[in-house]
Amino acid sequence: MKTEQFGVDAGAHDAARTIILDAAADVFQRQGFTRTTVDDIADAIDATKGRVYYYFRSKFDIFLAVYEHGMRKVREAVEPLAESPGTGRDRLRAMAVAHIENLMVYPGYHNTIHQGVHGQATTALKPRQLERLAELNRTREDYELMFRHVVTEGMADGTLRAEDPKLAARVLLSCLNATDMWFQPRPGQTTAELHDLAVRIADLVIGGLDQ
Amino acid sequence: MKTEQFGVDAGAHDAARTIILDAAADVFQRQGFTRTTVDDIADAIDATKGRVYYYFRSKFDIFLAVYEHGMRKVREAVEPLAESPGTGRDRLRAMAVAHIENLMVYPGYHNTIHQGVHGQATTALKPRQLERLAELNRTREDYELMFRHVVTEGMADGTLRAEDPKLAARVLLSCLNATDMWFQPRPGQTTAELHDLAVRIADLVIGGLDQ
DNA sequence: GTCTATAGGCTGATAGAC
DNA sequence: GTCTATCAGCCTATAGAC
Repeated sequence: MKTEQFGVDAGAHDAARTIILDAAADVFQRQGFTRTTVDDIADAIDATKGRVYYYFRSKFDIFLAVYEHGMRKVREAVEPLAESPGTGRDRLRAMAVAHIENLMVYPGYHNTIHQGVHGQATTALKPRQLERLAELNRTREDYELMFRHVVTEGMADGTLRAEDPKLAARVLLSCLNATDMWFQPRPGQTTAELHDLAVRIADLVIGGLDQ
Repeated sequence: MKTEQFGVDAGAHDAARTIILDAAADVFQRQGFTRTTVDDIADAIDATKGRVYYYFRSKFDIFLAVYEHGMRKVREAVEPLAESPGTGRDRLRAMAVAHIENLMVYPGYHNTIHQGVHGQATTALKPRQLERLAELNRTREDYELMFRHVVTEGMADGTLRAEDPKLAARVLLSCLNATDMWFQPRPGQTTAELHDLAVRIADLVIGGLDQ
Protein backbone atom coordinates (compact mmCIF):
# COMPACT_ATOMS: atom_id res chain seq x y z
CA MET A 1 0.00 0.00 0.00
CA LYS A 2 2.90 2.33 0.60
CA THR A 3 3.51 3.28 -3.01
CA GLU A 4 6.08 5.85 -4.02
CA GLN A 5 3.62 8.02 -5.92
CA PHE A 6 5.25 11.16 -4.62
CA GLY A 7 8.77 9.81 -4.37
CA VAL A 8 11.28 8.67 -6.95
CA ASP A 9 8.64 6.70 -8.86
CA ALA A 10 6.38 9.68 -9.42
CA GLY A 11 7.85 10.17 -12.87
CA ALA A 12 7.10 6.62 -13.93
CA HIS A 13 3.64 6.86 -12.47
CA ASP A 14 2.93 10.08 -14.36
CA ALA A 15 4.31 8.58 -17.55
CA ALA A 16 1.97 5.61 -17.23
CA ARG A 17 -0.95 7.95 -16.65
CA THR A 18 -0.04 10.06 -19.67
CA ILE A 19 0.01 7.02 -21.92
CA ILE A 20 -3.51 6.21 -20.82
CA LEU A 21 -4.59 9.84 -21.27
CA ASP A 22 -3.22 10.03 -24.80
CA ALA A 23 -5.06 6.86 -25.74
CA ALA A 24 -8.25 8.00 -24.02
CA ALA A 25 -8.22 11.41 -25.73
CA ASP A 26 -7.88 9.67 -29.06
CA VAL A 27 -10.68 7.20 -28.46
CA PHE A 28 -12.95 9.85 -26.92
CA GLN A 29 -12.55 11.87 -30.09
CA ARG A 30 -13.33 8.98 -32.40
CA GLN A 31 -16.27 7.54 -30.48
CA GLY A 32 -17.40 10.19 -28.06
CA PHE A 33 -17.09 9.88 -24.30
CA THR A 34 -20.27 7.94 -23.64
CA ARG A 35 -19.83 5.40 -26.39
CA THR A 36 -16.26 4.72 -25.33
CA THR A 37 -15.87 1.82 -22.94
CA VAL A 38 -13.00 1.51 -20.54
CA ASP A 39 -12.16 -1.67 -22.41
CA ASP A 40 -11.72 0.42 -25.58
CA ILE A 41 -9.17 2.62 -23.83
CA ALA A 42 -7.34 -0.41 -22.46
CA ASP A 43 -7.37 -2.10 -25.87
CA ALA A 44 -5.76 0.97 -27.41
CA ILE A 45 -2.68 0.45 -25.25
CA ASP A 46 -2.75 -3.37 -25.37
CA ALA A 47 -3.84 -3.69 -21.77
CA THR A 48 -6.96 -4.59 -19.87
CA LYS A 49 -9.31 -2.60 -17.67
CA GLY A 50 -7.34 -3.56 -14.59
CA ARG A 51 -4.43 -1.34 -15.58
CA VAL A 52 -6.65 1.62 -16.33
CA TYR A 53 -8.49 1.36 -13.02
CA TYR A 54 -5.19 1.15 -11.20
CA TYR A 55 -4.32 4.66 -12.40
CA PHE A 56 -7.78 6.24 -12.51
CA ARG A 57 -10.69 5.91 -10.15
CA SER A 58 -13.36 6.04 -12.83
CA LYS A 59 -14.02 6.66 -16.49
CA PHE A 60 -15.14 10.17 -15.72
CA ASP A 61 -11.92 10.87 -13.83
CA ILE A 62 -10.07 9.99 -17.03
CA PHE A 63 -12.19 12.52 -18.85
CA LEU A 64 -11.37 15.17 -16.23
CA ALA A 65 -7.66 14.45 -16.53
CA VAL A 66 -7.82 14.74 -20.33
CA TYR A 67 -9.67 18.03 -19.99
CA GLU A 68 -7.10 19.40 -17.54
CA HIS A 69 -4.09 18.23 -19.52
CA GLY A 70 -5.48 19.65 -22.76
CA MET A 71 -6.30 23.03 -21.23
CA ARG A 72 -2.85 23.28 -19.68
CA LYS A 73 -1.20 22.60 -23.04
CA VAL A 74 -3.07 25.36 -24.93
CA ARG A 75 -2.65 27.85 -22.16
CA GLU A 76 1.10 27.22 -22.06
CA ALA A 77 1.25 27.89 -25.79
CA VAL A 78 -1.11 30.87 -26.01
CA GLU A 79 -0.89 32.83 -22.76
CA PRO A 80 2.65 34.16 -23.29
CA LEU A 81 1.54 35.61 -26.63
CA ALA A 82 -1.20 37.66 -24.96
CA GLU A 83 1.41 39.53 -22.97
CA SER A 84 4.07 39.81 -25.67
CA PRO A 85 4.87 43.18 -27.23
CA GLY A 86 3.00 44.33 -30.32
CA THR A 87 -0.37 45.72 -31.30
CA GLY A 88 -3.60 44.12 -30.17
CA ARG A 89 -4.21 42.84 -33.64
CA ASP A 90 -0.78 41.25 -33.94
CA ARG A 91 -1.10 39.54 -30.61
CA LEU A 92 -4.63 38.31 -31.32
CA ARG A 93 -3.47 36.87 -34.61
CA ALA A 94 -0.52 35.12 -33.01
CA MET A 95 -2.81 33.71 -30.30
CA ALA A 96 -5.28 32.46 -32.90
CA VAL A 97 -2.55 30.75 -34.90
CA ALA A 98 -1.06 29.14 -31.80
CA HIS A 99 -4.47 27.96 -30.65
CA ILE A 100 -5.20 26.32 -34.00
CA GLU A 101 -1.75 24.74 -34.17
CA ASN A 102 -2.22 23.32 -30.70
CA LEU A 103 -5.57 21.94 -31.78
CA MET A 104 -3.93 20.30 -34.77
CA VAL A 105 -1.27 18.66 -32.62
CA TYR A 106 -3.65 17.49 -29.90
CA PRO A 107 -6.94 16.94 -31.72
CA GLY A 108 -8.12 14.30 -29.28
CA TYR A 109 -7.60 16.49 -26.24
CA HIS A 110 -9.34 19.48 -27.79
CA ASN A 111 -12.25 17.46 -29.02
CA THR A 112 -12.69 15.92 -25.59
CA ILE A 113 -12.68 19.36 -23.98
CA HIS A 114 -15.30 20.33 -26.51
CA GLN A 115 -17.48 17.48 -25.33
CA GLY A 116 -16.93 18.53 -21.74
CA VAL A 117 -17.86 22.16 -22.29
CA HIS A 118 -20.92 20.99 -24.10
CA GLY A 119 -21.84 18.88 -21.12
CA GLN A 120 -22.24 15.71 -23.12
CA ALA A 121 -19.89 13.78 -20.92
CA THR A 122 -21.85 14.27 -17.75
CA THR A 123 -23.13 11.13 -16.13
CA ALA A 124 -24.15 10.85 -12.50
CA LEU A 125 -21.35 12.76 -10.83
CA LYS A 126 -20.01 12.70 -7.33
CA PRO A 127 -19.59 16.06 -5.56
CA ARG A 128 -15.84 15.80 -5.90
CA GLN A 129 -16.13 15.38 -9.68
CA LEU A 130 -18.72 18.13 -10.07
CA GLU A 131 -16.43 20.54 -8.29
CA ARG A 132 -13.45 19.67 -10.43
CA LEU A 133 -15.51 19.97 -13.62
CA ALA A 134 -16.73 23.39 -12.51
CA GLU A 135 -13.18 24.48 -11.83
CA LEU A 136 -12.05 23.32 -15.26
CA ASN A 137 -14.91 25.16 -16.91
CA ARG A 138 -13.81 28.25 -15.00
CA THR A 139 -10.31 27.83 -16.41
CA ARG A 140 -11.84 27.72 -19.85
CA GLU A 141 -13.78 30.91 -19.18
CA ASP A 142 -10.57 32.61 -18.03
CA TYR A 143 -9.02 31.55 -21.30
CA GLU A 144 -11.84 33.23 -23.21
CA LEU A 145 -11.45 36.30 -21.01
CA MET A 146 -7.82 36.55 -22.05
CA PHE A 147 -8.92 36.75 -25.70
CA ARG A 148 -11.49 39.36 -24.80
CA HIS A 149 -8.87 41.53 -23.13
CA VAL A 150 -6.63 41.45 -26.17
CA VAL A 151 -9.61 42.38 -28.36
CA THR A 152 -10.27 45.35 -26.09
CA GLU A 153 -6.64 46.38 -26.21
CA GLY A 154 -6.68 46.16 -29.98
CA MET A 155 -9.71 48.43 -30.05
CA ALA A 156 -7.86 50.90 -27.81
CA ASP A 157 -4.73 50.98 -29.99
CA GLY A 158 -6.83 51.24 -33.14
CA THR A 159 -5.81 47.96 -34.75
CA LEU A 160 -9.13 46.16 -34.22
CA ARG A 161 -12.76 47.14 -34.34
CA ALA A 162 -15.68 45.42 -32.61
CA GLU A 163 -19.06 46.57 -31.44
CA ASP A 164 -19.10 44.16 -28.54
CA PRO A 165 -15.76 42.68 -27.36
CA LYS A 166 -17.52 40.02 -25.34
CA LEU A 167 -19.49 38.74 -28.31
CA ALA A 168 -16.46 39.11 -30.57
CA ALA A 169 -14.20 37.05 -28.29
CA ARG A 170 -16.84 34.38 -27.86
CA VAL A 171 -17.48 34.06 -31.58
CA LEU A 172 -13.75 34.14 -32.30
CA LEU A 173 -12.93 31.35 -29.89
CA SER A 174 -15.85 29.17 -30.91
CA CYS A 175 -14.76 29.62 -34.53
CA LEU A 176 -11.21 28.59 -33.72
CA ASN A 177 -12.49 25.55 -31.86
CA ALA A 178 -14.78 24.66 -34.74
CA THR A 179 -11.67 23.63 -36.63
CA ASP A 180 -11.76 20.31 -34.82
CA MET A 181 -15.06 19.59 -36.55
CA TRP A 182 -13.41 19.03 -39.90
CA PHE A 183 -9.65 18.98 -39.43
CA GLN A 184 -8.00 15.59 -39.95
CA PRO A 185 -4.22 15.43 -39.85
CA ARG A 186 -2.94 13.82 -43.02
CA PRO A 187 -0.04 11.38 -42.75
CA GLY A 188 3.14 13.05 -43.92
CA GLN A 189 1.84 16.56 -43.32
CA THR A 190 4.78 18.68 -42.18
CA THR A 191 4.79 21.18 -39.34
CA ALA A 192 5.31 23.94 -41.88
CA GLU A 193 2.23 22.88 -43.81
CA LEU A 194 0.18 22.80 -40.65
CA HIS A 195 1.45 26.25 -39.69
CA ASP A 196 0.51 27.60 -43.10
CA LEU A 197 -2.98 26.14 -42.80
CA ALA A 198 -3.34 27.51 -39.28
CA VAL A 199 -2.41 31.00 -40.49
CA ARG A 200 -4.96 30.88 -43.28
CA ILE A 201 -7.70 29.73 -40.94
CA ALA A 202 -6.75 32.36 -38.36
CA ASP A 203 -6.88 35.13 -40.99
CA LEU A 204 -10.30 34.02 -42.12
CA VAL A 205 -11.57 33.96 -38.57
CA ILE A 206 -10.19 37.24 -37.27
CA GLY A 207 -10.92 39.08 -40.52
CA GLY A 208 -14.22 40.27 -39.08
CA LEU A 209 -12.33 42.25 -36.45
CA ASP A 210 -9.79 43.87 -38.74
CA GLN A 211 -9.71 47.63 -38.83
CA MET B 1 -52.66 -4.09 -39.11
CA LYS B 2 -54.07 -2.26 -42.12
CA THR B 3 -53.27 1.23 -40.92
CA GLU B 4 -53.97 4.28 -43.02
CA GLN B 5 -50.43 5.59 -42.92
CA PHE B 6 -50.67 6.77 -46.49
CA GLY B 7 -54.37 7.57 -46.51
CA VAL B 8 -56.42 10.11 -44.64
CA ASP B 9 -54.57 9.50 -41.38
CA ALA B 10 -51.14 10.29 -42.79
CA GLY B 11 -51.39 13.81 -41.40
CA ALA B 12 -52.11 12.62 -37.89
CA HIS B 13 -49.36 10.05 -38.12
CA ASP B 14 -46.86 12.65 -39.26
CA ALA B 15 -47.96 15.01 -36.53
CA ALA B 16 -47.40 12.35 -33.89
CA ARG B 17 -43.95 11.67 -35.31
CA THR B 18 -43.07 15.35 -35.33
CA ILE B 19 -43.99 15.70 -31.66
CA ILE B 20 -41.58 12.89 -30.86
CA LEU B 21 -38.89 14.40 -33.09
CA ASP B 22 -39.15 17.82 -31.44
CA ALA B 23 -38.80 16.24 -28.02
CA ALA B 24 -35.94 14.01 -29.15
CA ALA B 25 -34.00 16.90 -30.72
CA ASP B 26 -34.32 18.80 -27.47
CA VAL B 27 -33.18 15.95 -25.27
CA PHE B 28 -30.38 14.95 -27.66
CA GLN B 29 -29.07 18.49 -27.40
CA ARG B 30 -29.17 18.59 -23.62
CA GLN B 31 -27.76 15.12 -22.96
CA GLY B 32 -26.15 13.99 -26.17
CA PHE B 33 -27.44 11.09 -28.26
CA THR B 34 -25.76 8.26 -26.40
CA ARG B 35 -26.64 9.40 -22.93
CA THR B 36 -30.27 9.89 -23.91
CA THR B 37 -32.47 6.91 -23.22
CA VAL B 38 -35.64 6.20 -25.14
CA ASP B 39 -37.39 6.56 -21.80
CA ASP B 40 -36.06 10.13 -21.59
CA ILE B 41 -37.65 10.97 -24.94
CA ALA B 42 -40.92 9.36 -23.91
CA ASP B 43 -40.90 11.19 -20.56
CA ALA B 44 -40.49 14.51 -22.37
CA ILE B 45 -43.89 14.01 -24.01
CA ASP B 46 -45.54 12.33 -21.03
CA ALA B 47 -45.58 8.95 -22.68
CA THR B 48 -43.77 5.65 -22.38
CA LYS B 49 -41.39 3.80 -24.65
CA GLY B 50 -44.23 1.90 -26.23
CA ARG B 51 -45.47 4.99 -28.05
CA VAL B 52 -42.03 5.91 -29.30
CA TYR B 53 -41.35 2.43 -30.65
CA TYR B 54 -44.70 2.44 -32.39
CA TYR B 55 -43.55 5.36 -34.56
CA PHE B 56 -39.83 4.59 -34.84
CA ARG B 57 -38.05 1.31 -35.29
CA SER B 58 -35.04 2.21 -33.15
CA LYS B 59 -33.36 5.00 -31.25
CA PHE B 60 -30.98 5.53 -34.12
CA ASP B 61 -33.86 5.87 -36.57
CA ILE B 62 -35.11 8.74 -34.42
CA PHE B 63 -31.70 10.34 -34.75
CA LEU B 64 -31.81 9.93 -38.53
CA ALA B 65 -35.26 11.50 -38.70
CA VAL B 66 -34.10 14.47 -36.59
CA TYR B 67 -31.10 14.89 -38.87
CA GLU B 68 -33.24 14.81 -42.01
CA HIS B 69 -35.90 17.15 -40.64
CA GLY B 70 -33.29 19.66 -39.45
CA MET B 71 -31.41 19.67 -42.73
CA ARG B 72 -34.63 20.17 -44.69
CA LYS B 73 -35.55 23.18 -42.55
CA VAL B 74 -32.25 25.03 -43.06
CA ARG B 75 -32.13 24.26 -46.72
CA GLU B 76 -35.65 25.58 -47.21
CA ALA B 77 -34.58 28.81 -45.51
CA VAL B 78 -31.15 29.28 -47.07
CA GLU B 79 -31.22 27.79 -50.59
CA PRO B 80 -33.51 30.43 -52.13
CA LEU B 81 -31.10 33.14 -50.96
CA ALA B 82 -28.21 31.57 -52.86
CA GLU B 83 -30.08 32.09 -56.11
CA SER B 84 -31.58 35.49 -55.35
CA PRO B 85 -30.37 38.60 -57.19
CA GLY B 86 -27.50 40.62 -55.74
CA THR B 87 -23.74 40.47 -55.41
CA GLY B 88 -21.98 37.39 -54.11
CA ARG B 89 -21.20 39.18 -50.88
CA ASP B 90 -24.81 40.26 -50.31
CA ARG B 91 -26.11 36.77 -50.93
CA LEU B 92 -23.48 35.15 -48.72
CA ARG B 93 -24.34 37.52 -45.91
CA ALA B 94 -28.05 36.84 -46.26
CA MET B 95 -27.38 33.11 -46.25
CA ALA B 96 -25.23 33.36 -43.15
CA VAL B 97 -27.87 35.36 -41.30
CA ALA B 98 -30.61 32.94 -42.30
CA HIS B 99 -28.50 29.97 -41.27
CA ILE B 100 -27.85 31.42 -37.82
CA GLU B 101 -31.48 32.41 -37.35
CA ASN B 102 -32.54 28.89 -38.24
CA LEU B 103 -30.04 27.55 -35.76
CA MET B 104 -31.50 29.83 -33.09
CA VAL B 105 -35.03 28.66 -33.77
CA TYR B 106 -34.18 24.95 -33.93
CA PRO B 107 -31.18 24.59 -31.64
CA GLY B 108 -31.94 20.98 -30.81
CA TYR B 109 -32.11 19.90 -34.44
CA HIS B 110 -28.89 21.66 -35.35
CA ASN B 111 -27.01 20.36 -32.38
CA THR B 112 -28.16 16.84 -33.16
CA ILE B 113 -26.97 17.19 -36.76
CA HIS B 114 -23.68 18.39 -35.35
CA GLN B 115 -23.39 15.20 -33.35
CA GLY B 116 -24.23 13.18 -36.42
CA VAL B 117 -21.66 14.83 -38.65
CA HIS B 118 -19.14 14.29 -35.93
CA GLY B 119 -19.99 10.62 -35.90
CA GLN B 120 -20.65 10.50 -32.22
CA ALA B 121 -24.06 9.01 -32.65
CA THR B 122 -22.88 5.93 -34.45
CA THR B 123 -23.60 2.67 -32.71
CA ALA B 124 -23.68 -0.69 -34.42
CA LEU B 125 -25.60 0.17 -37.55
CA LYS B 126 -27.62 -1.92 -39.94
CA PRO B 127 -26.86 -1.56 -43.66
CA ARG B 128 -30.13 0.32 -44.16
CA GLN B 129 -29.16 2.86 -41.49
CA LEU B 130 -25.60 3.24 -42.73
CA GLU B 131 -26.88 4.03 -46.19
CA ARG B 132 -29.35 6.61 -44.95
CA LEU B 133 -26.68 8.27 -42.78
CA ALA B 134 -24.33 8.43 -45.75
CA GLU B 135 -27.07 10.04 -47.84
CA LEU B 136 -27.76 12.64 -45.16
CA ASN B 137 -24.06 13.44 -44.90
CA ARG B 138 -24.05 13.89 -48.66
CA THR B 139 -26.92 16.35 -48.34
CA ARG B 140 -24.85 18.25 -45.81
CA GLU B 141 -21.90 18.33 -48.19
CA ASP B 142 -24.14 19.69 -50.94
CA TYR B 143 -25.18 22.39 -48.54
CA GLU B 144 -21.55 23.35 -47.99
CA LEU B 145 -21.00 23.24 -51.74
CA MET B 146 -23.75 25.82 -52.19
CA PHE B 147 -21.84 28.19 -49.87
CA ARG B 148 -18.66 27.52 -51.80
CA HIS B 149 -20.32 28.44 -55.08
CA VAL B 150 -21.54 31.75 -53.73
CA VAL B 151 -18.06 32.48 -52.41
CA THR B 152 -16.67 31.80 -55.88
CA GLU B 153 -19.29 34.04 -57.47
CA GLY B 154 -18.44 36.79 -55.01
CA MET B 155 -14.78 36.51 -55.99
CA ALA B 156 -15.79 36.77 -59.64
CA ASP B 157 -17.91 39.88 -59.17
CA GLY B 158 -15.23 41.46 -56.97
CA THR B 159 -17.22 41.64 -53.74
CA LEU B 160 -15.34 38.88 -51.89
CA ARG B 161 -11.74 37.79 -51.68
CA ALA B 162 -10.45 34.34 -50.73
CA GLU B 163 -7.29 32.42 -51.48
CA ASP B 164 -9.06 29.09 -51.38
CA PRO B 165 -12.86 29.05 -51.77
CA LYS B 166 -13.06 25.48 -50.54
CA LEU B 167 -11.26 26.26 -47.29
CA ALA B 168 -13.16 29.54 -46.95
CA ALA B 169 -16.56 27.88 -47.28
CA ARG B 170 -15.63 25.12 -44.88
CA VAL B 171 -14.35 27.53 -42.24
CA LEU B 172 -17.33 29.80 -42.76
CA LEU B 173 -19.89 27.07 -42.28
CA SER B 174 -18.14 25.51 -39.31
CA CYS B 175 -18.00 28.98 -37.72
CA LEU B 176 -21.70 29.51 -38.29
CA ASN B 177 -22.45 26.12 -36.78
CA ALA B 178 -20.20 26.86 -33.82
CA THR B 179 -22.89 29.24 -32.64
CA ASP B 180 -24.76 26.30 -31.18
CA MET B 181 -21.84 25.77 -28.80
CA TRP B 182 -22.74 28.82 -26.74
CA PHE B 183 -26.08 30.15 -27.90
CA GLN B 184 -28.92 29.76 -25.40
CA PRO B 185 -32.27 31.33 -26.27
CA ARG B 186 -33.38 33.58 -23.44
CA PRO B 187 -37.04 33.59 -22.45
CA GLY B 188 -38.73 36.69 -23.78
CA GLN B 189 -36.14 37.26 -26.49
CA THR B 190 -37.94 38.71 -29.50
CA THR B 191 -37.48 37.70 -33.12
CA ALA B 192 -36.04 41.14 -33.81
CA GLU B 193 -33.42 40.72 -31.09
CA LEU B 194 -32.47 37.32 -32.46
CA HIS B 195 -32.21 38.78 -35.95
CA ASP B 196 -29.97 41.56 -34.69
CA LEU B 197 -27.71 39.07 -32.93
CA ALA B 198 -27.61 36.85 -36.02
CA VAL B 199 -26.53 39.79 -38.15
CA ARG B 200 -23.73 40.70 -35.77
CA ILE B 201 -22.48 37.13 -35.66
CA ALA B 202 -22.69 36.82 -39.44
CA ASP B 203 -20.71 40.03 -39.93
CA LEU B 204 -18.00 38.82 -37.58
CA VAL B 205 -17.78 35.50 -39.37
CA ILE B 206 -17.79 36.66 -42.99
CA GLY B 207 -15.53 39.63 -42.26
CA GLY B 208 -12.52 37.56 -43.24
CA LEU B 209 -13.86 37.33 -46.79
CA ASP B 210 -14.75 40.98 -47.27
CA GLN B 211 -13.08 42.81 -50.09
C1' DG C 1 1.41 -3.47 -11.28
C1' DT C 2 -1.36 -6.10 -14.24
C1' DC C 3 -4.42 -9.50 -15.04
C1' DT C 4 -9.06 -12.43 -14.88
C1' DA C 5 -13.59 -13.07 -13.26
C1' DT C 6 -17.72 -11.42 -11.91
C1' DA C 7 -21.14 -8.63 -9.63
C1' DG C 8 -24.63 -5.21 -10.30
C1' DG C 9 -27.03 -1.73 -12.80
C1' DC C 10 -28.82 0.16 -16.84
C1' DT C 11 -31.09 0.34 -21.35
C1' DG C 12 -32.65 -0.96 -26.13
C1' DA C 13 -36.02 -3.58 -27.88
C1' DT C 14 -40.04 -6.80 -27.92
C1' DA C 15 -44.44 -9.18 -26.55
C1' DG C 16 -48.79 -8.91 -25.34
C1' DA C 17 -52.74 -6.73 -22.53
C1' DC C 18 -56.10 -3.17 -23.04
C1' DG D 1 -52.44 3.38 -30.53
C1' DT D 2 -50.64 3.26 -26.02
C1' DC D 3 -49.36 0.97 -22.14
C1' DT D 4 -46.91 -2.54 -18.81
C1' DA D 5 -43.77 -6.16 -18.12
C1' DT D 6 -39.70 -8.30 -19.14
C1' DC D 7 -35.71 -10.15 -21.42
C1' DA D 8 -31.10 -10.00 -23.09
C1' DG D 9 -26.90 -7.69 -23.69
C1' DC D 10 -23.60 -4.47 -22.43
C1' DC D 11 -20.63 -1.84 -19.43
C1' DT D 12 -18.71 0.28 -15.07
C1' DA D 13 -16.42 -0.94 -11.26
C1' DT D 14 -14.51 -4.13 -7.83
C1' DA D 15 -12.21 -8.31 -5.77
C1' DG D 16 -8.71 -11.14 -5.70
C1' DA D 17 -5.12 -14.16 -8.14
C1' DC D 18 -0.50 -13.81 -9.82
